[in-house]
Formats: sequence, C-alpha cells, structure tokens
Amino acid sequence: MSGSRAPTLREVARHAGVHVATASRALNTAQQHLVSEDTRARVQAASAALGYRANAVAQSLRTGTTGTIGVVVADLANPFNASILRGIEHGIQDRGILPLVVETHDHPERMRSAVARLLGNRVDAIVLCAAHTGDEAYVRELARTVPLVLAVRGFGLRLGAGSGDGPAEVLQDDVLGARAAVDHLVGLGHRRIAQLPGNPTISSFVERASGYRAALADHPGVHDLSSGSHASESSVAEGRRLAAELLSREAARRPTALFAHNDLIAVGALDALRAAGLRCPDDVSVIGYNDAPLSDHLDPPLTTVRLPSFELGGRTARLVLEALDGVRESPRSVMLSPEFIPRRSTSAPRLESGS
Amino acid sequence: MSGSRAPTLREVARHAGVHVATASRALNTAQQHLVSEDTRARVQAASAALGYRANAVAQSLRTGTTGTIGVVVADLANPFNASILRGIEHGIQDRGILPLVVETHDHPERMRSAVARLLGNRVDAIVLCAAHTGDEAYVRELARTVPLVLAVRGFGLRLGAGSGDGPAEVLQDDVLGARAAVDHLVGLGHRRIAQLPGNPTISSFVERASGYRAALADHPGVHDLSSGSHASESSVAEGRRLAAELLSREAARRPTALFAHNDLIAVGALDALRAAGLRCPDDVSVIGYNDAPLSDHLDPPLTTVRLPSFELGGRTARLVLEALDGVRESPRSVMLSPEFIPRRSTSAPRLESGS
DNA sequence: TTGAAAGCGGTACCAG
DNA sequence: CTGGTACCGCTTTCAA
Repeated sequence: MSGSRAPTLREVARHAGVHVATASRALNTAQQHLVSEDTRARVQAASAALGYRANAVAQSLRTGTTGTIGVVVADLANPFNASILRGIEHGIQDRGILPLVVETHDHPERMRSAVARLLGNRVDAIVLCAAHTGDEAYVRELARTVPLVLAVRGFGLRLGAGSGDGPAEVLQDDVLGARAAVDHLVGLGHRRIAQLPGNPTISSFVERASGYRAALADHPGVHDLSSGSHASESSVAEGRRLAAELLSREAARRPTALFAHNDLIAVGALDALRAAGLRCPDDVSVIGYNDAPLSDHLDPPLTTVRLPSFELGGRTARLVLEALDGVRESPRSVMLSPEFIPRRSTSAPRLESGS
Repeated sequence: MSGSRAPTLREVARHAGVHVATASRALNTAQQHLVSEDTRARVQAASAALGYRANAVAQSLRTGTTGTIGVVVADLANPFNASILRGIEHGIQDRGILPLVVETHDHPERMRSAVARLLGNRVDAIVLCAAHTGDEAYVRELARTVPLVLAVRGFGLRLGAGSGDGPAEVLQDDVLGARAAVDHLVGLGHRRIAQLPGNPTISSFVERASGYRAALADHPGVHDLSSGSHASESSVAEGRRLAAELLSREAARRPTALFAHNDLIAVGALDALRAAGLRCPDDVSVIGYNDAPLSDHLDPPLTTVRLPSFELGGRTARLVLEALDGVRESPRSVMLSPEFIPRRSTSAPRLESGS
C-alpha cells in the first residue's frame, strides 16, 4: 500500500523545465502574476501530471504559520460541543484553516497536556472550550503565548476583556438563562423550588447557580429548597441521585419544581420522580438546560433553555480570524443570550393547603 | 499578546553551552544514552528554563512522519460518530498520535477536498467514516496512496479485505441488525410491516434494507408494505414524511409495525403516528437504529439496535496503528455485531379481523 | 561523547 | 520574468 512517495516541488519544476523558485511562484496564487502565462501553464500541467500536492509541513516551517487552530473541548459526546465545533468550522473553512480538536474529559491536567501538544504543533491560535474555574492563572498566562479565545466557559470576572491583554471570550449569559427559568416557575405559581446544580468548577454552572439565587432574591415569598450537593458530572445518573435526595424529604419540605443545570440532569430527575411515584409536571415541574437533541420528544417534553451553540461557534471563529489578522479594534468579549423554551414538563403547582 | 517567539533548540543548546545536535540527543528519550549524564542534565535544565517545546513541524519535515492521522466523518452532530471518534482517540492517544477531524456533511466533493487537505498535511494515515457507495473507485485508489482504514461504512463487496491491497475496514453487521428487528416484529405477531429506509448512497442503509428483505423472505406469511421512497437524510422531518405517507393509506394496506433505519427517522415516525391519531405501540410498533442518547427516555422508549460505536473506534485505532507499524499478518477486515434493544415502542399488534 | 554539516520541501529575497 | 541561494528548526549520519 501507500505507493511511491509524494512528488515534490523540485520534481514538478524539473518536469516543467524550470527552477524550483519559478515553480513555486507559478503554483502560488498570490504571486502567479510574477510568472509568464506560458511557464505558469507548463508548471501547472506538470503539477497535475505528477499529482503534486504541496507539503503543508514544509510550507509551515518556512512561513512560520500552519493554517491550523487548536480547539480544546471537554467532551465531544456532548452535542452542544459538537454544535459549537461546527460553528467554528463553518466560520474558518473558507479561510482554509484546519481545526485540531482535542478532548479533555474535564480533567485539568489533560487540558494542559492537550494545549501543550497543540502548541508543539504550532497552531496559529487556540480556542478553549474546556476551562475550569481553577485554570484562570494558567489561561491568563497562555494568552500571552498564543492568540487565545475562550469559548462557552470563562471566569467570573472578565479577564481584561475589551482591553488588549487576556484572552478574547465568547460566552453565553447563564445568569439570564437561570433567571428566565426561575421567573417562569414563579410565574406559574411555584413557591418551593430547588436547583440541581452542575459541577461548580465550571463557570457555566457557577453562573447558573448565582442567577438562580439572584432571581429568588427578587421573589421574597419563594423558598429555595435546594440541597447543598451538586452533580459531579452532567449525567442522567447524577440527576437521579440529586433529585432522589430532594424527593425523599417529607412532603412539606419537598420542592414543587426543579431547575436542573443541564438536560441530562433533568432527565435523571424525571427518572427519580417516576421512581418515587410522582408525576411530572402534575406533582413536580422540571426545567433543563441546553435543549439537547430529542429533549422535545421526552416524556414529558422538557422545558429548557436553549443556547445559541452554532452561533457561539461562529462568533468564536470570527474572533479567531481577527486575532490572526491582528485586528485590535474589535470587541474582545461577546455575550450571547439564551432562549427560554417552555414545554410540557412545567405547569402550575398542584393546589394544596399550607404556604 | 502572543509574546516573543517560541525558543528554538538552537537557543537551548547555546544556553546549555553545547551543540544543537547534542541538545537534540539530550532531549530525545530514544537516544539520551548517547549523551553524558552531565550534559543531559544541563540541556534539560536549559530547556525547562526557556520553556522550550520542540517544533513538531520541523520534526515532521525532517523525519517524514507527522504523528497525525486524518479522520473523515460525515457529521459530528451525530453522537454515533462522536462516540467512534472517542474510541479512535482512546486507542491512539498513548502513542501520542493526534487525530485531525474533518466533516463532510455527506457531500462526496467535500469528502474529496477534505482528504486532499489531510494529504497535504501529510497525515500518517486516514480513517474514512464518511464513504458513499459511489466512492468505491476513489477509495480503492486512495488506499494506494496512504494507509487507509474504512470505518462504519464500506462497500457491498469486501474490497480486497484479508489480502494486502485495498483499505482495511471495520464495519458492523447491518444485515444482522435488520434481521433482528424483523424477527422481533414477526415474533410479536406482526404480519404487515414496512421499513423507513435511510439514504441508499450509504452502505449501512443498503445493508439494513437488504437484511430487512432477506428476513422477510424467511417469513412467507408476512407482507412488506414499504413504499418505494427513502429518507434523503437521517432526520426527524424525513421520518415524519416517510411515515405519514404510509399512514395515509386505507387501514388494510397500512403496516402495523415500522422498521426505521435510524433513531431520528423513528422519532419522526412517532410524530406522524401522533399526528394521525394513532398510538405507539398499541396501533403501530416502531423500531429505530443506533440507540441514540435519550432514546430510552422517549415517549414511548424506543426499541432499537445498538451499535458498538466506541469499540468500533477502538478496533479502527488498532488497525491504524498496525498499518503504521507495517504489521501485515493481522486481519484487515473486522465486522462487529449489533445488539438488539427491545423497549416499549414495540408490542404485539392489535387483534383484528382479516389476515 | 560531542561537533560539523547535510538536508527534509518549500518560500522569498536578491540579482540579472 | 527567471534563476540562485539562504534558511525555517530539527534529526542524523559521519568524523573526531
């Protein structure tokens, strides 16, 4: 297999009876005008005849730019990340940039080694979608080494956003999303609600939690019955565990509505309800987050918060391109708004005696 | 941002007071033994002090190997593909190989240009998960250019599998999966069934269709009420369209069970049933394919066929590594078996008069 | 054990 | 418009 070695530019040049330099010019659109019509044709013919394909490795070494960007993502199995990736790809493809995608599975050490590899491969820029709250110092330092765009996950304080230093960032307003969820529940009449929080080492969940609390503070009559615990990972199993904990309480201290930080956690909550002989939304309402595929076909269809993931990828791509082009005047911090999607997993609470 | 240029080996060498060649040897584990204990320490200290990171581009150019493989996938939004990718990544990561992932969105031209780019980047091997039936000649030729592993999708005839030429392949037995689905339905008592086929330019769907027909041929009393049409893409909308077509028939010519080639198509069928005022499984049973995330939480939970996607990725990775190592004696064709997952979207057909 | 030098496959500057 | 040449950063033979 893998037949004889790929032809080199040198071979193409010899074939066309010209010097390598001339062949290079003839094939490079940016300077074809420096070459006579005639030789250009001969070189291109030779190139086609030999099936020549420029060695990107050699080009990179010479030009100091690889035409690749690194994309560091927590988990490709998460369709939300896949969608961001597609947005990024869409945004950079017509510039001929190739994304190198690496997964971290949410291990900070893997994140660092992934970045190290990308750096070794001399990517022109890095998009980091897998930051943890503890990575702040590292990320800040990294941004001094390579053009960096922080996507999806950031750090509470804006890292020099707007100013020239620190990474650019494209985030979504998780505080707003959480507020929308709480307002919806309160509007339906719920007075005892609880959140099922995601892992607090991830900024999205920190923000959702604080949005939740802030919204509750605006509604004095509403009680927060959240337990102290959070999901270690965003999974159905963890959702089941968290919800079961809450549902095992005596009825009076049991929430009538649950705000899950993630759709899978919400699905786990639905399982727990069923296991406890409770019905959704009749006994307990449930809200998810992300609008995962098929969440509209669950039993019941899940009320959730949709993130503009594809667009987020697109905006990220734009910031990357601007960074590569050395554009300085553009905004270096973008905040996208989520969209609240009411479906059938939420309804007014059952009428009852007591507060 | 992007501070002063990354340090080179030359700089490390100067810093340590040795020649570049010596520095190279001191940092390369494979030949550290050629260097004195003392200088090795000095070089490594200098390397650490400068924050040196070997330029993989230069290494690649010199050694002729990039430590990267290309992975061509139809669509990352499909969790099935994401899972295969993880299997591949898992299988190659300890060898320090980086996968370059490119999406084709099932456009054959994009597939070719994606492959061309990967070839330009001098990947050491290519995994093709996005082949169409019409790509056979192209793929056969490609396999002569670069070590190639065909995953998930193949071509009806084994392309020189087992022999030395043609691509290696890791497929799953779609015929078997379709048979399992049909046998399940017939076992439940269904006598009028139909399939909702996926796009026939993709081998998986061709195989599922032929498995379906073969299984029906084994059950003479069972009628195939499939329409001639197929889904142009595997989506809920297409499933809805196909199913609606079938359900618009008069009751006697209407199937009591549907075998969809894909879970999303099956979900569309569930929608169509609901829209027609029919219930699943009471009026019509539905089977999907792939065991998509949350398909177990649908209304009703979807009977489906699970593919060993992660393992498929792992086997693919193994074949890639063997190809890179020049192993010749290993099997070059792997066929994995699917697992039938009965859930609540299938049941015995409603008792009725007539055949 | 270390240094010298060639060269991987291109690009780009300088002459002519 | 074309040829000559240096060089990107590293690895690897060959000598010393």
